[in-house]
Amino acid sequence: MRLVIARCSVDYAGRLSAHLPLATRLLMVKGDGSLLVHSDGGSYKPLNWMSPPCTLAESEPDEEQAAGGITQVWTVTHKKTADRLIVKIHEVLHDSAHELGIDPGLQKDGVEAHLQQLLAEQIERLGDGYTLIRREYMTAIGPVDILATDEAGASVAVELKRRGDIDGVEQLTRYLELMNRDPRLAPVRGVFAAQEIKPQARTLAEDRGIRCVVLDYDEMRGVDSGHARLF
Amino acid sequence: MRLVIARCSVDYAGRLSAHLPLATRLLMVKGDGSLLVHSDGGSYKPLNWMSPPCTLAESEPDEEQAAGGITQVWTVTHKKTADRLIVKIHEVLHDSAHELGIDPGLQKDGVEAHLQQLLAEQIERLGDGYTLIRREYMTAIGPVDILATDEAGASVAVELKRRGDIDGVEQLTRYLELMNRDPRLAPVRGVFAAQEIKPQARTLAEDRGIRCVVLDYDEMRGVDSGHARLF
DNA sequence: TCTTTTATTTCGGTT
DNA sequence: AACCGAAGTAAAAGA
Repeated sequence: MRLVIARCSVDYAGRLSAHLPLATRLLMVKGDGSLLVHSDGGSYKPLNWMSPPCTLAESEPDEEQAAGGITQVWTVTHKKTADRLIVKIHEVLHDSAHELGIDPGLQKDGVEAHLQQLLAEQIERLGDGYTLIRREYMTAIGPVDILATDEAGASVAVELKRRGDIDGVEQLTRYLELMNRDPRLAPVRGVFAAQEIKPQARTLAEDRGIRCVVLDYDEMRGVDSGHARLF
Repeated sequence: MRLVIARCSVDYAGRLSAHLPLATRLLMVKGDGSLLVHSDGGSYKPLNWMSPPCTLAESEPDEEQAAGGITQVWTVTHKKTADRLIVKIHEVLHDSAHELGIDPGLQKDGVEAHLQQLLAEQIERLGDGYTLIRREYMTAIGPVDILATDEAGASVAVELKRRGDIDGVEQLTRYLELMNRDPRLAPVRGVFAAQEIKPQARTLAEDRGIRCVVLDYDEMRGVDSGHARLF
């Protein structure tokens, strides 16, 4: 990511045409070549931008532009549409580049993690007499989301998903196979818990003796009183 | 505007619906205290953000957090909704501040401006014998979008909108009232022209003797051949 | 086929 | 009237 603070004017031609008069702004060039033009206020939305896939070309100003105080011209062209963003730079006040790497940023992880936290707090949703042993119980092939015991004290491994798909059942199956080889744990039964369970996944799970539990996320959130609510 | 590149994780307090795992990101602190968290890819939309009005507080990590590698904690609190964004910073790779000043803002030469231009060129869409007098005809309370004369030579004030709402009818009514006091112009009739006119607006307009005209933007564009098209 | 993302959207709610 | 952000949207893109 490259960050440039510059006095510039910007023109956009595409779905509509728009113009930004000369002012000092932040130009954010992302790794994929996309460009965001931000001011020091307003909303999270840039003043103007070009979405990927696009290419940025830097060029020298022509004589007329140079006479007008323009020191460089950026032309950002969209690869599929004819959209174009033209940045006329008068003065560069800051210019730095940074390696950020790819972002794991998934909102899904948030919901899944929250579901895990909620189910750990409300483990009785799996059945009366259930007790939480541990979240993220580590095995040789990865962490089991939740390990619990049922009313008889037998181990139960819980695989948690937002959307219960076949992949999740396979994953849980692998954990169960491994854990059932450990005499300190065996016998371990499986519970496949999700907000929504696909019919194919349910069929496969039940065929393997894995119980399916559909979780009501909103209801679980409503019950949750572990910490002060903001709303 | 302050720009920080940091390895950080981000959480909403209360609802974990948006958790961002540890990664290197751009933290953009705008002059109004609002915060934008950007990754090096994706859309123009930040991964997460807090809109103004809000305040940013920097604090030291507690012992547990420090043991986990957190060097500082930013808490961004919304002033009205109690929304909270918590940024746990592990490592700061860049930190710079810049004075940008206020931005003059985006000039959209979008649909409304284009509609005005097109209607000026195709003024006969209002009726046979219509003649354009002037675009942006200035009055004491602001410019009338289009001033024309009808087949009988009487003045017609046109208010142009993309979406014809009640506000637009009120605006035109004020113009008409003012212009009809001017003996050089009076009598002036009104035309409310828009791509789409809401029923309430139409009712109000017709009740006041203002004619409503729905414009077909695409059709008008098709006729237009004044300059090269992008699509 | 189905799921996720974007839109320089469109809309309503709020200064 | 302007601004902002969500979206019983919608359409395109991606997997």
